[in-house]
Amino acid sequence: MTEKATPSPEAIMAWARLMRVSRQMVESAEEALKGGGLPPLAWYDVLHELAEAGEGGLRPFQLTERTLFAQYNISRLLARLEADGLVEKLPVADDGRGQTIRISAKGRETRRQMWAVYGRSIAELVGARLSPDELNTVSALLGQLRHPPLGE
Amino acid sequence: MTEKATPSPEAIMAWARLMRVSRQMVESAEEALKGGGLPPLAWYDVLHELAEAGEGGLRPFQLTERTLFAQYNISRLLARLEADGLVEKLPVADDGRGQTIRISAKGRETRRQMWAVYGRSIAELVGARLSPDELNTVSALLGQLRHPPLGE
DNA sequence: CGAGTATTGATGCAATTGCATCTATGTAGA
DNA sequence: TCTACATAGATGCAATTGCATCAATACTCG
Repeated sequence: MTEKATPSPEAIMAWARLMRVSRQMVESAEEALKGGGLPPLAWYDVLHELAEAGEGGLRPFQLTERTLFAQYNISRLLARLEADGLVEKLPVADDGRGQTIRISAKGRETRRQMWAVYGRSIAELVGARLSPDELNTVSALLGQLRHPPLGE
Repeated sequence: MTEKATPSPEAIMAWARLMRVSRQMVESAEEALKGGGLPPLAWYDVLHELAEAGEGGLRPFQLTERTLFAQYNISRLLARLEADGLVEKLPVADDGRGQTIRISAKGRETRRQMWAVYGRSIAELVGARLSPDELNTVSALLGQLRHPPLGE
């Protein structure tokens, strides 16, 4: 048993920074988008995945896996995206239960507009504050923290 | 103008990791607390600040500053904490508008129980995955990302 | 003092989230 | 085939959040 019930001061500090900084950054980015009259970050995440998926689209459950959103959140988010004409829901040939979600032209355009603002936020909040080397270090270390649930 | 509208690949990667990892960790910790029949993380944050403040307590607006919660969220969170008997609201002598929030004995006890679970999560999610040196590096680098809004 | 403004905290209402559950279709095995 | 179970996605309802605004008290300056 290497498990420790009480975290080290170093762990607590790193955790605290992670919590605080991530919340601040999300807030800043969200604020920037809102300021530009654009949809919230969550929409970007989904549009991004769908844009990468291309014409084939993605099934909702695939979006659930890739984005960390709960199933019911994806379900409702897609409903909103569809209502806004940013995505299309297509029936799926070999599975009567499912559907395939494909991003529309308007969806791509919205994503592009969002990226103009979101990307700038990333550049300012992160890119301008750490050197490329430091950024790589952060990425590598944070990478070691992935995949918490279910065994190593 | 050193401002860049488009973030570097390194910045994008670091951002993506930060977003993903922080969400996962919050989710894990939240799940652990729920599993233990304990209140959500937000309660801990407030109880923690109040416990550190001691008998003097804190004004709600001070909690707003320290926790990154919006003013109306603090207002409602405190109402719930009070309803659960975890904090007390005291009138403030020299400012008729305000109140002082003080943690109760029950509040301290709840905080302690939460820490048993929360601390274990931190130890497992962060402490067990990076060395003390690495943790310090993460803290230092994340520290450079603080305080995004309003001027350097 | 008195008017105008700022600050503290609360709240009505709409939107979103979480939870539990439901419907419908698919799959496996007797 | 028929039954039991698994998976995909939607949804009713309660709790929480965000937004805008409000009431009450404090402060500032003429």
